[in-house]
Amino acid sequence: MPLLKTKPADAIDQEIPVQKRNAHGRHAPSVPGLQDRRITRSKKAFRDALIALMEERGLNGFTVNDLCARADLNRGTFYNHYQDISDLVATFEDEILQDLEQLQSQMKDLKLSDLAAYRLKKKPLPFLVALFDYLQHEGDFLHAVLGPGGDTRFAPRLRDSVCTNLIQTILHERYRKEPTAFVNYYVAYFASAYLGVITYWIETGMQESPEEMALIAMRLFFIKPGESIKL
Amino acid sequence: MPLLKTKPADAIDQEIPVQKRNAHGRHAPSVPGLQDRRITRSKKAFRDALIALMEERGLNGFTVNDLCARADLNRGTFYNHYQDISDLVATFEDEILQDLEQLQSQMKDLKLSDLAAYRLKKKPLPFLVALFDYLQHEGDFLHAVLGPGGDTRFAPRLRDSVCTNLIQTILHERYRKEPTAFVNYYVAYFASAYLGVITYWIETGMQESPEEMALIAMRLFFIKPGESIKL
DNA sequence: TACGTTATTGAACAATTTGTTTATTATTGT
DNA sequence: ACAATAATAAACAAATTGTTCAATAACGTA
Repeated sequence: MPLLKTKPADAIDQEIPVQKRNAHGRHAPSVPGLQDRRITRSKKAFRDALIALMEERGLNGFTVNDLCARADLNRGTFYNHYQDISDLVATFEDEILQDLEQLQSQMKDLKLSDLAAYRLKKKPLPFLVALFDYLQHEGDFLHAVLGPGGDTRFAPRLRDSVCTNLIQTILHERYRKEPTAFVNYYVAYFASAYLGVITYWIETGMQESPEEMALIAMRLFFIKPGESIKL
Repeated sequence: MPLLKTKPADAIDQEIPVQKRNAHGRHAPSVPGLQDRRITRSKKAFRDALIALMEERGLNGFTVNDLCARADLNRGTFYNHYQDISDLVATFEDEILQDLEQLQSQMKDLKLSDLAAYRLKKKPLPFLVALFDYLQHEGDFLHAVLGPGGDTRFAPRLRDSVCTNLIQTILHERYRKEPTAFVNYYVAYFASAYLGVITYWIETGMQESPEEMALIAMRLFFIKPGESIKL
């Protein structure tokens, strides 16, 4: 709900906040990518405060005031970097999805036969280990944003980014050729299944190692509920 | 964010708003369960306004003011029935979960063999038809609350209520006896899978009939992604 | 170390929102 | 027609929002 909306968006300032029109060409950071320490500190403080408050009260159980009090920063500082709380959350969400997209480019040539081979050797697929490793690295934020009081919009995005792509690359040939309504449910079914595994792992505090999770994910791939499971 | 919190909760008034301490014992509804028409009308108006605004701007993209303006009702009327918007949403969520719990009591004695038998006859399982029938009946609210801008808390509750119970009743015997960590992921996997099917159906506007959805759900039950699928 | 740059600060501000209260009006069930 | 009560309009203090400003502090560089 904007009320005194004079400065509309100015999203460019967030991308290149340093070295914009410096008068003499001197006294400014030589490397544009390097951020001022204060900015880094502030953003980290807001991130930590966001996660803590999301866990405690849920995404809409606190105000910008609360966030700044928790981060021990002035409210003006918050509005220097973010439009509102949604913008703050979106920043981290987008960051994660970008990283995952980059991670997925490493497994474009994955085949079902490869998966079966690794499964027989009882070795975890390297891509899956890397995936769970990254998720673990972002565990604190993911736990907050995927849990209750998190952001509804994120889970579907994560599902589409990771799981749907993963399913569709391994999808059987006769499926890609026959796009019936059932195929869509087939994809939704398994994509949601793997998102559920990821979510359950994060919810329960990531007890298993990324290697163990990779093995669990692979094992589930060769199971159907309508038959007994071999231990 | 309560600010002038003199009346703490008083949730009892919501349950029995009629016939509380009537002076003469007359001039009050004889059947306590029957609600005043005005109350019914108001609640329906708030419900419709809620769904519309959730679809348009998301659960936190509007205020109580907006809601009352959309419902064409006074703000005091809203606070007569609900604490806040979260309370309004929770009312409908709880109602649905209660109905589903009741529906599930009708299938306590479902066996895997029954499912296989119906599958062979290519007939939809009556319980599944009833389930999708009910979901379709509540389609407008479910579409809003499960979609983006909905309530994060609801999907896990729906999953636990419907899917997890469903999976655990059909779960193979050797599983209930051996509660390893993998079994939890097994349950999370298939429960999330079926929630995904339900969500996808609702998201895409419930094109298929409840009978068709029951057949799709049964077909998916006998499929594993690691093998080709028989058409 | 000293310099110019810039992020942060504290304070103020109007516009909204929130939750509640009051007296008045309009509907309701009998 | 009558009594109960839901809905209404208006008002209210407390709180939130988004912005602006001058003053201060921390920063990167030379």
